[in-house]
Amino acid sequence: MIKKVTIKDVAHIAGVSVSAVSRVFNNYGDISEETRKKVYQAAQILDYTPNNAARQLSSKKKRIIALILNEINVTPGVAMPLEILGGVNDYLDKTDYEFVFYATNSNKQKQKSLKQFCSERDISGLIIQGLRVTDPYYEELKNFPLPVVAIDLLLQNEKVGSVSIDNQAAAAEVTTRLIKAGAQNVLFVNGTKEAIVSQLREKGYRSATRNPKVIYAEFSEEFAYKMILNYPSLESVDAIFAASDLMAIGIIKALRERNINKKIAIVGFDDITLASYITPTLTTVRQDIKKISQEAAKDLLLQIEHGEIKKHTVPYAIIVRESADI
Amino acid sequence: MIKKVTIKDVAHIAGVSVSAVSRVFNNYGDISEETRKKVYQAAQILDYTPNNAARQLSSKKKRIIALILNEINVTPGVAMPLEILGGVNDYLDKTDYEFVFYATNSNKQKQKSLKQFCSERDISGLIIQGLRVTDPYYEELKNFPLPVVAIDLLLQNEKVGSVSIDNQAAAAEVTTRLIKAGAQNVLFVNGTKEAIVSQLREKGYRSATRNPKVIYAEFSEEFAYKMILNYPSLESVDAIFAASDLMAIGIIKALRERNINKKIAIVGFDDITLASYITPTLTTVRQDIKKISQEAAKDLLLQIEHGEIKKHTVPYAIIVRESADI
DNA sequence: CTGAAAGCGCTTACAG
DNA sequence: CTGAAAGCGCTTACAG
Repeated sequence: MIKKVTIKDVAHIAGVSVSAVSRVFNNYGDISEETRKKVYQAAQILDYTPNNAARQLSSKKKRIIALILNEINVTPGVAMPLEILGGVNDYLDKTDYEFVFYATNSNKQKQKSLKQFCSERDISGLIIQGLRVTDPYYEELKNFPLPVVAIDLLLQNEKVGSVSIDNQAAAAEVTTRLIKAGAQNVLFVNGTKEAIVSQLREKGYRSATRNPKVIYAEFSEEFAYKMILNYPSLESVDAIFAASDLMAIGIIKALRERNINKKIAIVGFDDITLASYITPTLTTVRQDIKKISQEAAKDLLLQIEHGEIKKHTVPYAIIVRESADI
Repeated sequence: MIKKVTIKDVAHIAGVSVSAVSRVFNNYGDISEETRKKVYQAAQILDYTPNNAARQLSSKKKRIIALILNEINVTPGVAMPLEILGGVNDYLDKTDYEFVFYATNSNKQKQKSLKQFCSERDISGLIIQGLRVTDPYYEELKNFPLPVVAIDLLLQNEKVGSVSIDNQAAAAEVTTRLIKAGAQNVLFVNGTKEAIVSQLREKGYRSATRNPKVIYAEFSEEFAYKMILNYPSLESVDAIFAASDLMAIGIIKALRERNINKKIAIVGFDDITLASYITPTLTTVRQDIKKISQEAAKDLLLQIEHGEIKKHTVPYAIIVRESADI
């Protein structure tokens, strides 16, 4: 058990009042150099650290940002949530906001509303990622009383900020480049209809081709693998564009097994680590997750402090590797 | 701004005292069914959630577990911290402990001691991972006043619990099996001398071979790649055992470029996702991180509640793939 | 520049 | 079974 040192102890040792100590620790201007020194010394001696809970409770201005990650462990091998965590955390470390991490899933969402979470923790704003349109929190965000920045999620609600790449443009560009490179028929293997990113990527794809063909593989390598293994008319497909690298990997596996004797170009999406390690290395759309998450944090602070709400788009890059020369 | 609903409001609406409301929310036994009902109704109507900070401040029994992850974003592509996060979080979700996540690094460690962190957040116990022997927190843990379980880190301090695989035994087994499979000379590519896991793996390796040869590659793919590319006497090496998969991958790349005309068996460590995707697929030692992190959480609660301290070992598995038939 | 005091939203002996 | 009251460790008007 740590023996609790409180502000009173410090005040006592320093020979000043409790309020003086508080002012010193909060860097108020109206404190004499002498008092400041005495307080620091006393704090030093006692190894004092102000208690967070008490601070939160008594202070008007709470400065706590929550990062909410949905379905954190569905796809082992994809480190995106970790990158977001790191990015947001790093950014917030440089500010005087507290950082709180919260992992959720559709089940937990049913038990506790976003608002409940926020009010029990005194949250002043949040960054949220991984929500599907079927999630309770998605519904709740449509009208939410706190500043929010969503990653990879565009809401009709104009009061919710967002940061992501331009998914539609990226998908359109990939499709166009595939076609230019000679692919007459590009098959689009999408994730799920429920994910906004899927919807946008599909939109981009459809805008770029005259004969769209779309199938859905739940963002799962396994699913994509099976679907392509059993895909009836592969002869009429010159290229496959997958809405995630993981699905692209499943597709590559399936094609290898089917032993198709023409070359089918494959493009993925995300540029996960695997993309540059598999054979053939994967052409894909890179998202700079680090950048996205830092921008999200930055935008949130802007929203909290100045009420500025941004729908923010971050550049993407098409990384050309062996699987498709586009 | 969320309008704050407090316990007073609930008490008022329910027509009972504040203490009655508190008792209901804390599931005390001595409450009449009637009061309970009135309180629930009022809470329902007002959409009341108890405030965490106030609870923490006033309650004797704090129940907050911190997960401290060190150097979270050094190795992109390795999702281990994420798995730990998920594992601990999942386990704690089933208990009535709060979960707090904290990312640190050697720089932050210098600014704020572990004890400071714990007392400012009212932490009652912690799980810590990724520490190196050169980290300030490593020093601090040698004599720490709170329950701690370390992952992948054995401290001389018998009051600190730990969970990991038996690194030494695993390394010994791999080495022995390589030798049995015909490798006369096994080169061990270790991580850093500062990591306890490196020390243990090296110990295991040395215990199993008569002519040990060890080099250090900082757990870096790049380093390992370069070291093997320039390794002078590769003719006398039949097998290479790397202390991490990432290094093994670097080694594979280097060997491919050097165009060695004998087959050198490669074994890695960790079984990261990449291991089963690269060519050749990698023989390696699997750690069940999910399991390790859940056991760590479980052990910590045991320690907090019953003072039981465990040095806990979890089974490992040797996964044989193409890179080494052992 | 400084201190006394009220208050933040809870919990928990205590008395009844 | 219930309520009044003290207290948790801070912050912040307020008065001087």
